[in-house]
Amino acid sequence: MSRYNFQDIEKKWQKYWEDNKSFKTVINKKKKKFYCLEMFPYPSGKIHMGHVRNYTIGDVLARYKGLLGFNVLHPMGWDAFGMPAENAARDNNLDPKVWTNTNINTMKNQLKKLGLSIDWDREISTCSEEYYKHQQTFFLELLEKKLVYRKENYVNWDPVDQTVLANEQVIDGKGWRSGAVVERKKLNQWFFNISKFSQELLDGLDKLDKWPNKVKTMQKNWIGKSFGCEIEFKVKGDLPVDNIKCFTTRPDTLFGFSFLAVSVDHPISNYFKDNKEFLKFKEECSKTGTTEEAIAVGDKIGFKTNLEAINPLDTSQKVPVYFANFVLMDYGFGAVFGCPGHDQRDFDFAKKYKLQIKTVVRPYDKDENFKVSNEAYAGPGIIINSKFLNGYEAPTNSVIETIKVLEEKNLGKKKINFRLKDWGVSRQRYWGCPIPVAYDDKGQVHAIPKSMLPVKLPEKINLKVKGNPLDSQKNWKEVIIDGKKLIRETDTLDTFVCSSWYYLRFCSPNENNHGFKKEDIDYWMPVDQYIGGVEHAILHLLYSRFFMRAINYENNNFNITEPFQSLFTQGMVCHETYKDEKNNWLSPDEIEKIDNQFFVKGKLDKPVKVGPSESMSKSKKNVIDPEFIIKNYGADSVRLFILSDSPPEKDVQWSEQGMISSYKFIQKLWSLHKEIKIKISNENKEKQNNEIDKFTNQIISKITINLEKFNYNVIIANMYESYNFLIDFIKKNKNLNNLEENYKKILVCFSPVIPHFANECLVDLGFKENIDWPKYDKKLLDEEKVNIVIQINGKKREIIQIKKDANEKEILTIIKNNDKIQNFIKNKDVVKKVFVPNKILNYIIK
RNA sequence: GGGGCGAUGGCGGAAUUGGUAGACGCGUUGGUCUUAGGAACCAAUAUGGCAACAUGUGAAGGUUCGAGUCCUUUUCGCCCUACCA
Repeated sequence: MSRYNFQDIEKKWQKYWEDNKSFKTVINKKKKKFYCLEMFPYPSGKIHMGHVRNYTIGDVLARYKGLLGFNVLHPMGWDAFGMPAENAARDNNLDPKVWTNTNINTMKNQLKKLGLSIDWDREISTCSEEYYKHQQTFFLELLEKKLVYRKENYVNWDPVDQTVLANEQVIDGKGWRSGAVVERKKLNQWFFNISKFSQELLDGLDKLDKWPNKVKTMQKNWIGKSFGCEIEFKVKGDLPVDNIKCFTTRPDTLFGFSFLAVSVDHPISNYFKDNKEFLKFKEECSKTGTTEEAIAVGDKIGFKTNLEAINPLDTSQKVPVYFANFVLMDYGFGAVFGCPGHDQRDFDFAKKYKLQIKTVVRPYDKDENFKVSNEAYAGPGIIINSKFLNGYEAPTNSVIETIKVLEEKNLGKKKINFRLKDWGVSRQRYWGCPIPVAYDDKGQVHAIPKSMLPVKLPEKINLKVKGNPLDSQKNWKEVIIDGKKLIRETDTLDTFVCSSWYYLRFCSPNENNHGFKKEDIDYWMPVDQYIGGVEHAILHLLYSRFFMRAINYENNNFNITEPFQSLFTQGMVCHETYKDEKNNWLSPDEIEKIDNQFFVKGKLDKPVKVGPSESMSKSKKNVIDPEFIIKNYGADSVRLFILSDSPPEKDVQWSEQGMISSYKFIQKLWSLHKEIKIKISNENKEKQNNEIDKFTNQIISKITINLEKFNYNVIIANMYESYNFLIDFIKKNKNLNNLEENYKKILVCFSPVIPHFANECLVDLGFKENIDWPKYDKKLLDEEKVNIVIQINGKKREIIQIKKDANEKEILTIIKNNDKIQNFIKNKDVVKKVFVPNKILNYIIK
């Protein structure tokens, strides 16, 4: 029998889809739309297994929705600006544009080989002028709306990448890409006023009921709303400072006040610019770093000033003012009031500097003599030792009451504080979207007129200069606007700006005058299903949510605020890791397994250390190249395998064995197909066997439900079940007249996962009509006969088969003749019988 | 420190949401056929036991006729986040 030739067949179908533009979509108001979007890739060179998994999941959904009759928008594009291109170009004397476009071509071909149902006519690339000119327009619009502004600010400076990073891009004090320890630098930067929408972005989360809670929680924490009040502490001492403002969530512990601490970057530090001791202290603080360990073990250290702060609720109390390493300038006002009794950090600090520790809250189970001793008490309780606050429940009523009193006396006011900071978007790099502004000799900002957009990146430039290559482009920098000579902004936009609106562009990819057309957005948006990695839980997803609000702000472009209605975050693809004796990483094809032992390939004297399975990464060499796999096993086999072993939201372990078995399954399906075809073509069809009707109905129902629930691994099991049933069925039966229609329905169910194979088989059977997703009949799902479990005291003892909806009496008649059950109940008192129709009959005996 | 998720055979994982635990695949074992097989096919496969049967979803308790599923306590593992005032 001829083997299934996946090379030819997959090529044939891919060509067919391309030639016929099978996945081209246009607005059709008679049909319900479905916008299926996977996070677009960065064109790094080749696709990796993570892409294969991501896009297979999306493709299964897109194809399924298409078969259901939806008008499916399933586009693909390229997140094409960014540093890897610039670095690669610099190191190899290339043009970043050429490098990027070469990669795009390679990866596009690879994606096509996966058989994805993409509308390639909508392909976009963020580094193209057609894309970024609209982005520049948005920037200017936001500038007009005052949602973009420029300020001098401390920034996170990545010394390796020579650029500024957003707060979100600093992980453990290191650059998210380079891993270099981030430095602090003061620079003029452009900011998006994302914090203006803090509350809205928080509230919006509640409506996203089809987002994973995990992601919503992460965003919630990132936005970090806290309720409290700001208090102005009067200060006295040798400096011209009258007061210091603090934010606190626990004003109710004010009577436990024993010091005031400010950040080393607090404005009052200006008075210590020449103080050597202070500078030494500041240096010390920066050394402590922000790594996990440093924070956990990190000592609380302080630098005492000669200032004294006065307790607003008890003006007779004066406490020292310190600079302290644990106070951050960019949260609240960069100053905290210390209450050692009820805050662990303050407690540690007070111990170290021998400051007073007052107890002002007692736990419910302790009396008024309760004293904080070994650690701070931060739990709930009753206020004590606090004059008018005594007896209030803390931290609920007590906080409200304190704020009321402070407001009455004009000493403070209620405040809601957010942790979310404005989004710094300036990057000192070449390969990004130019910021469309220029400056006059006084440093005033001038928007580039819209008629002069896009501000194009200069070509053929020297990337080897230190710092931003655009800075050294004299000709490019100079621009004349309204007869005035101005100097262009040389910073480019963070690439996260590009990905904040690409989903809108997909709706109108060829619209020349605007980023998108209202008509298109009204039809296609929001994205019905967004699929991607959880690593974008905060950055990209929060920025996109902000961007929708920003372009709607003040001129309601459309009434959609949330871009992604439903979000699915898929797990990573993992593989075992290998190291040789010298601890060098080895790739899977450099090793060989003999009798359960691993060796360097061809070298039995060189054992290999097998490490844990980790997500595939080039640095650990535990990667499998999708191109190689597709070439050897075919796209359908890879799609099948990548879905089969784990639920899509969890990590999956790559296994050569599993890959091979998926390949074999396709081969087995092919020989099954050949056999079925022979049976079908046999002319002497007589009878009907409704066993297959029932099975088909059941499996359609299972696969449909599992598709809806993203249980894609179970769908693969359902496919195996179908195979097992059919192979068994055709062995037992000869010429049936209902085999063909049932088999075709099953093939349609297979088609989202293995589209080339399923289409080939359907056409092989002469299928010409439009393919629709098969319907199932709920009534047919119920068997005429059901299994009833007979339990004795809740334990399964026997299973009997009986017609559906049989009543208790009918079952008892059968049991009467069942020796096993009779043995159990004879000579026993049957205390009770629990009967659940079509399920169980439980005897409770004594 | 804070938050979240999870724990089911040798392994990956199913389980209609309180009603036959272990679907499906991998692996393993035995067999058939083959020059051979790392191919194909057939059979077995939670554990103990010849068997009837007993035990069994991290551990302990509880609710219930009945618990992988609900409640309480607890252990372990993973992920995120962090001097956030």
